[in-house]
Amino acid sequence: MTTRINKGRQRVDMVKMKNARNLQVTFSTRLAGLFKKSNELCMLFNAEIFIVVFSQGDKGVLCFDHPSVNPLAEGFFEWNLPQPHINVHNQHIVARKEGGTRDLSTKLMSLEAILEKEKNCGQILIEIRKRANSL
Amino acid sequence: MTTRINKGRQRVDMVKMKNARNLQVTFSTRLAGLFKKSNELCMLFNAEIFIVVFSQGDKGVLCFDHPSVNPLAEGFFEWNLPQPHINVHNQHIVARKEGGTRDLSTKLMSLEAILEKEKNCGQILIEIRKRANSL
DNA sequence: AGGGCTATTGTTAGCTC
DNA sequence: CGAGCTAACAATAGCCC
Repeated sequence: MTTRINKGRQRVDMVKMKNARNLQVTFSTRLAGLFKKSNELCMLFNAEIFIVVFSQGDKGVLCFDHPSVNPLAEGFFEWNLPQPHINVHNQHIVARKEGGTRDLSTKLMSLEAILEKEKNCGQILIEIRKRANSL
Repeated sequence: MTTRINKGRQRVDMVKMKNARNLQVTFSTRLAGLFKKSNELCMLFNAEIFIVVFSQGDKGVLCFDHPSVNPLAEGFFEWNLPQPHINVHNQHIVARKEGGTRDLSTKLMSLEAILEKEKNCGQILIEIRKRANSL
């Protein structure tokens, strides 16, 4: 085929900021890549990884955690919530904790219930990424 | 030079376990790569990432955290580890033993199906992964 | 264990629909 | 915006010293 439609990744002068949409897409992609790598580490080396990502702009707490460290994660959030000196993060955490009961659909609620039951399985990795709407 | 000494990365049949040394080296390398990518995410997108890694066998907790999340991390470890031993800079904190069940429930299959359907929900993205080996 | 090397694999930025 | 595609590009497994 002679004419190629999609030219693929082009050379890029690294400093220049892309447009907002590309930035968001890239962020999501790279974060997915991070989680993928974490997952690989868990699987290949039997590690346990707990990741919290605070994205910018009030919305979007992204959490990756191995089932066996879920108690750690829960304790982490519980510990952090009442602390006054981390207000900037509290809203993220609150948003995350209340997300299942306020903003998300009923389908998601049932889904979370299922996930909650399966959390102690020990054999699965669950990765939940809540999208930031406009970031 | 005709004969090449270092053949570079060879094709590898993915299942085969390398020797212990290679495994350890690879783990360190990949973990460093994970932290590198996390750092890149922090820099490029102004995110805040907090990672806890429990490596296998009681030794080695490796922690990566963005500076702005440092209070969270410190508090987390104080909360999580009553033992006073955060001696090294972030690294090597005694890991806690987490037994956990290991059998894979058959409900996982239906769960996966549900998750698969929910993937296109648009509000949330969920990924589930099973462990490769029997842990 | 610690570097260096290299090829193969994996990631991802930008594009197009 | 999501999804797919593609090429630049980065990660890394295996080997050697």
